[in-house]
Amino acid sequence: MGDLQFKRSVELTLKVIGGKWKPVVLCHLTEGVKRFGELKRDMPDITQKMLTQQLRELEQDGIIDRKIYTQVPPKVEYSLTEYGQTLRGVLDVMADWGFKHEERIR
Amino acid sequence: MGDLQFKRSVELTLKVIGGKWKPVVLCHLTEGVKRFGELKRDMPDITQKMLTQQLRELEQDGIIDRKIYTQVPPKVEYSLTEYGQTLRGVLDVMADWGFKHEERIR
DNA sequence: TCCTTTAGTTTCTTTCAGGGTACTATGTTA
DNA sequence: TAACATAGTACCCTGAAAGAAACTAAAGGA
Repeated sequence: MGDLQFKRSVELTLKVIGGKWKPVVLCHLTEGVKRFGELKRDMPDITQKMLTQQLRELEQDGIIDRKIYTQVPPKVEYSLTEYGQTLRGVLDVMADWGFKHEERIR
Repeated sequence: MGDLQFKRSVELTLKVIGGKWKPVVLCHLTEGVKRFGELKRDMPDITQKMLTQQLRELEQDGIIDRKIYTQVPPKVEYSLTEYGQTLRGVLDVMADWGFKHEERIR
């Protein structure tokens, strides 16, 4: 892989899973199917707006699935798509490095 | 690894290699030792201020080494530390995923 | 009749990462 | 004696991201 392509690929990955909330959301969704409110409760510091926004972006990138139950009050379930599962490896490697880094700087 | 720890580790990694310029800088430094001006030329769109800033942060994180030659005009060489080399795997996995993702969305 | 619940949307405000430009030091060269 | 080259620093500015808080829909229950 060329150097330029390498750079672009890393940047693209960062666009999909980078930022303040995406990795956290992804992390919680690796546990399984979650409702909106559940995710919100898992992440007390995220605002509803931010959570919705991150979920929409992940959905558009094909990473997560959004299943709406037409009932009142509303019920919406989020889960990783099969494609989203392929991110697991990336997240694992990042977590590994981060964990060792944390030990190093401690 | 606990879920909370996993999340924290991923976030820490992102703090070290995330942002607009860090991955690009890192990518260029995997090619070997580079002078400041060389890096600047490799990245025409980065400002001197930003480049300096990113390099300082990477240095503080122990990822890169800064070698100053006391001569005029100044000469400063940047390179990956041994520790910085351990990021290679992380970047590789990210590049792999990003590459496949790019193919997917094309 | 009004409250509750859930998953949002809307609007306004704040924060901050990043950017532009000018300035600096200093030995060498023309 | 003036310009050049290199690797910065200082200062101010901007736009985009993030956050807070209020608002919404609509069925069911008290």
